[in-house]
Amino acid sequence: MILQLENRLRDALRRHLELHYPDSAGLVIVLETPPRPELGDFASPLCFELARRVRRPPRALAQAIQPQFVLPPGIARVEVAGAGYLNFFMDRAALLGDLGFASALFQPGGAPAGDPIAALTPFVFTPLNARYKGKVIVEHTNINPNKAAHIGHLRNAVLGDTLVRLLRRRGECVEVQNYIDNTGVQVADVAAAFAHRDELGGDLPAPREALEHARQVRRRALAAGSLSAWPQLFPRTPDAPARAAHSFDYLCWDVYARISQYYRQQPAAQPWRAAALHAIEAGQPPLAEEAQIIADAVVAAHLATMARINVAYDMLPRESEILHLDFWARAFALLQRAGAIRHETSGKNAGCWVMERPRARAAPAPDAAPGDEDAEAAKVVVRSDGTVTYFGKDIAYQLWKFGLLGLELPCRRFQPDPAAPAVWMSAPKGAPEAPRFGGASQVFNVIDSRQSDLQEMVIAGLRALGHEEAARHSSHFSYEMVALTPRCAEELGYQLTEEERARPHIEVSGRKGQGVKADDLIDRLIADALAEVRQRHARLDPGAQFALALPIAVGALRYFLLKFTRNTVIAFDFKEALNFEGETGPYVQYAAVRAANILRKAAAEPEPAAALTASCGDADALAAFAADEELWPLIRLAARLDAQLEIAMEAMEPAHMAKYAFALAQSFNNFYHRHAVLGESDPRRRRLLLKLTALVRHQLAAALDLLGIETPRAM
RNA sequence: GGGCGCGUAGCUCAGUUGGACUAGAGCAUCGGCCUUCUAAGCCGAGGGUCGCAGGUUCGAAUCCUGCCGCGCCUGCCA
Repeated sequence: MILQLENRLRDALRRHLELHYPDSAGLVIVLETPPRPELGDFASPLCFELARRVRRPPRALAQAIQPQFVLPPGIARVEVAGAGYLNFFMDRAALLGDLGFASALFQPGGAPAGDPIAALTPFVFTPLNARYKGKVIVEHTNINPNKAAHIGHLRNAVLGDTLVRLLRRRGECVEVQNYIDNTGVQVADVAAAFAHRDELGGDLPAPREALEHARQVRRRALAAGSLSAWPQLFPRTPDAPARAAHSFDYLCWDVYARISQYYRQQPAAQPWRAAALHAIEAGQPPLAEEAQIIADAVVAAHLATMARINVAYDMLPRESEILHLDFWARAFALLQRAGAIRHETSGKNAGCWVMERPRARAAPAPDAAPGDEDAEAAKVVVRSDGTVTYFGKDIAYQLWKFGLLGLELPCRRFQPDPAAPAVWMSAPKGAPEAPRFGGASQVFNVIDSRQSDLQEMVIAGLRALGHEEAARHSSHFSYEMVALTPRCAEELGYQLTEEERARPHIEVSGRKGQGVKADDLIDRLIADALAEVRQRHARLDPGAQFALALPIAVGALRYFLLKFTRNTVIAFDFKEALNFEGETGPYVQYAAVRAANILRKAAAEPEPAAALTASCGDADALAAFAADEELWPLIRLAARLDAQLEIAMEAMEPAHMAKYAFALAQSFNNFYHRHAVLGESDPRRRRLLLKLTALVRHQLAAALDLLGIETPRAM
């Protein structure tokens, strides 16, 4: 709503400048929100920039423009302020009219017996235009399928999922992919650990049985369609919401830490890894089969974890298919033919295929050892033993995402949890009904900033192959890692040195089994939320209490991960992550619930029908309402959702949307304490206050939905 | 050594892409507000040389240069 108005205003300003100031060509017209409401609804500092070009004082320019400017529809007046600002005031009554303030609170037929919120007259907003021509692929999560997900993976998944939601809201056609590295070292290590379980020591919990359990899990997952007969894989009950702590991914967490430690202590065992990798690549039984069992079972666990926090995927491309269906072979041929890679015959990388870095780096350090120059200058694509690196596979994958490989990725259903929707997973032989994946015109890779070097190289690879267009439409959606505060690390039992204790954060190590497991954190959040719900809703049955606690826990978690801007390292701390007060998800949810409560109460009044399904206001009532300076900032902020979405997309920063949701909740809470909506004696004003409450509830719920957060029915 | 990022209130962070008096939130601290549409809330107070030094500009937390401190990357791991 506001976005269209802003665009009209920008166009009008641009036309004015073109007409009167030829020197203004190319000037970007910035619109901002003035610091105080009495200064108007939009401010443009364009006269400051214009002043430089035409060499006249900014204020004089503003005063010259002000009387001549032809106001676009929706803008009531323009004023000159400060040293040369142009401040614009909306036609408030017109905005209220466009927002539907004159229409009835409830649709004809009135509030039903069920949820009255569903019977509210909907607000109609202009749909936003997609920016990209074709399909947009977002790749996120991408967890090694060899152990349970941890807090860092949650940041990735929540950021990626929120990006998807923002894109979809703007009308983009989005395909969500979660890449599964099922043939890498990490899976090989766990497979090797199971194979050598006797040497590893006896206190690992029943690996033999666990592997058998995993085998069952996998069989079920792959046999989608006949699932209902099976017990649920990861049972959840109101009082024990936790996924069983002995689930397979948790076991693998310990197994992986164990074998990593064993490798450090017994270097003689290192060949296990190479043997496992080789067996997986060659498809040799039994290790190759066991590795796939492990990987698929852990993927099933990851999907279950992510489903808990409202994260879902369209498809899971597996590395095994990238390799076995000749994706890599095709990419390698293309790279060779284009001369993008070369075979090293000497130096550090002798025997490898390498790719040159896009820009020649500065001369190596004077103290650098001979050969370091090569390391700086080139990246290995194929090792001297002929195996392809992660980097090489990534190039192949990226080419396929853009449809530049000329190969299709066959898929079949994968559905470990009958309650969750099926997801497509790549397979050697696909199902005929599988949709065609890949072939996007825009790609976002959600990967933490530690991999920016690699991502730059992948994009350079596209360029080297002549795919300039694809390179320009490849985005590394980068973010900083999640680390632990030293205090939190010690709380989890890590021994820290004095030096480490003074650090801002401690990086976690999966190999050492460090880190906060995602499900543990979610369980703690649910337990805390449940305690709060019990205090307030003691008479509800446990199932209903859980139904309230779950979205609150998820809201707290997702908001916590989204409120930091992407390039801020999150130093994780339980105290902050488990907080439900202040700038948190539950704060925003609480405001939305309060608004809904007012509306429910209004619907339940003895004689609502006539009043609540009647028109909310004539022109006079609307004008009087619009002139209320105390209400206007809330109305304006609530109407701004689409403009805020655009700001968030412009900066590719989901945190901006989170901040907006919080600001709106804050503004509404303030309103809530100042105005007793249901106690308003003037019936016309009361109806409009109810309408405003409905608008705010709608926008809060919409903003939360963009963040992947549900609005609970009560709090 | 090089690349990327960060340094803003006691703590954790925003700061609309160079602008408006008085640099904003949350947490923590202190003081008020529940017979009222739920206090997971509201109102108020204290607390800042925006790392340091120069520069550009009518105007700088924001841009440039140089320092200082911190993190990540710089693997024939992924």
